[in-house]
Amino acid sequence: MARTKDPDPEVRRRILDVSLDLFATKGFAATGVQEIVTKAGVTKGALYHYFKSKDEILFEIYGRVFGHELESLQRIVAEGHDPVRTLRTIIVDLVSHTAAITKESAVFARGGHADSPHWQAMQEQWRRYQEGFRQVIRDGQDAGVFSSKASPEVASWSVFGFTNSMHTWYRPEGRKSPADIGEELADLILTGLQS
Amino acid sequence: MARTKDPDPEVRRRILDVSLDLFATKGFAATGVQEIVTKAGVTKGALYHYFKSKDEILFEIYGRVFGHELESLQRIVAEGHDPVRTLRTIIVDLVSHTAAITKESAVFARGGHADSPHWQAMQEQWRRYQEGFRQVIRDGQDAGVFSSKASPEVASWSVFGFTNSMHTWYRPEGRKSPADIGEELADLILTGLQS
DNA sequence: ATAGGCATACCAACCGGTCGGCATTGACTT
DNA sequence: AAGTCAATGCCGACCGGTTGGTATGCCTAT
Repeated sequence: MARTKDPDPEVRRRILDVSLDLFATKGFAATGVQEIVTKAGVTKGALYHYFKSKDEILFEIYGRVFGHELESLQRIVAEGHDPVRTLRTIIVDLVSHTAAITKESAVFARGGHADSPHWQAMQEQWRRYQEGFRQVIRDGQDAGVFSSKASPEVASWSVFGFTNSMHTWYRPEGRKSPADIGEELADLILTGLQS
Repeated sequence: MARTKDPDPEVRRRILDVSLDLFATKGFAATGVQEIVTKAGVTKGALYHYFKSKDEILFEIYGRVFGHELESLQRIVAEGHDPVRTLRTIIVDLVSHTAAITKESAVFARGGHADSPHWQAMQEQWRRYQEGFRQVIRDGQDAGVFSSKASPEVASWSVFGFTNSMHTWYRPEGRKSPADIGEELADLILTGLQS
């Protein structure tokens, strides 16, 4: 192993940062490779040295979105609190996490690559998160603490829809912290679920 | 004025239908003009006879999204019922309308063309809809029928986030009708707003 | 010497869009 | 009724520019 230059200095990082910005604002397909390298101050040779394709950059961005969120949900559930407290914690956690990765969330929201295996794996993980979330609601209904009138599906989609749209309106410099916003949403939904 | 052939037979319609499908599934930028005309069974000449650009097709699709929804909201408000009934009617109406234009909604959700005047006009209309919606909540809070704890912003984004995500999960062949889903969402949100 | 980081030059394919032309048509003339 | 003409719907070859991706080799640190 002969080390020649910094193997992973910050070039790779800059390419990822710039790509994230462009994908989030213009969309993946509308962003050219030339545009990425120009803005990142590198050349195409560098980009294709670190990534084997433009798609691979996208997939690495995808990876950050639901990377740790599923295990975070499972950890909260494993703590074994009552459904109200469990669901509240999950919602605050989800809102906070989404606020921290607004750009990635925007890229994910635009979708695309419906046939690629990476995208499908992503969707599968997302689907499992939804399922875990809805199970908490069902547990609460079975325990009699949530009304059976509201369906877990509608309740969950109002939460996921909320977080999926955050990238269009949430600004870090705003008055409310992500945790505040999460608490407010939890108040609204939990009050709605307990009739 | 010499009339020669059907001025607007169905060719134009087919181009729009196919474009809507492709834009909704692959995205605007990722869809080629060639792809549209091939799938529509027409030629590029025909397409550029009816539309002056690929963008114009997109803008015509945009036009359907919030075309009548703003005046629908204003009409409901003008009926002057109590805030609870007003908000419920608005939510059911919004959910039903969104269910009827799932594809258009998907195209709109992907966004793009952030600088084009058409897109900005669209956003402006959408912004005014949001404002009208939130005003109903504020009126309810002033009247004391809604709790002042929940912010109109969070409440509205859970509804708009819900509708904006409908295109990812709503299927017309499903068990619940759009009106049913709308009522369920209205139950959840209205219960949450009244503490 | 050697091996890897990266620049440069380059490619075929495809992009959105154009343009000259042709076939079809109804209105008008005869 | 037949012929002429202009307008139109539409075709498809073609355009310059851009696309994602590659081949080659310089340069530098070991």
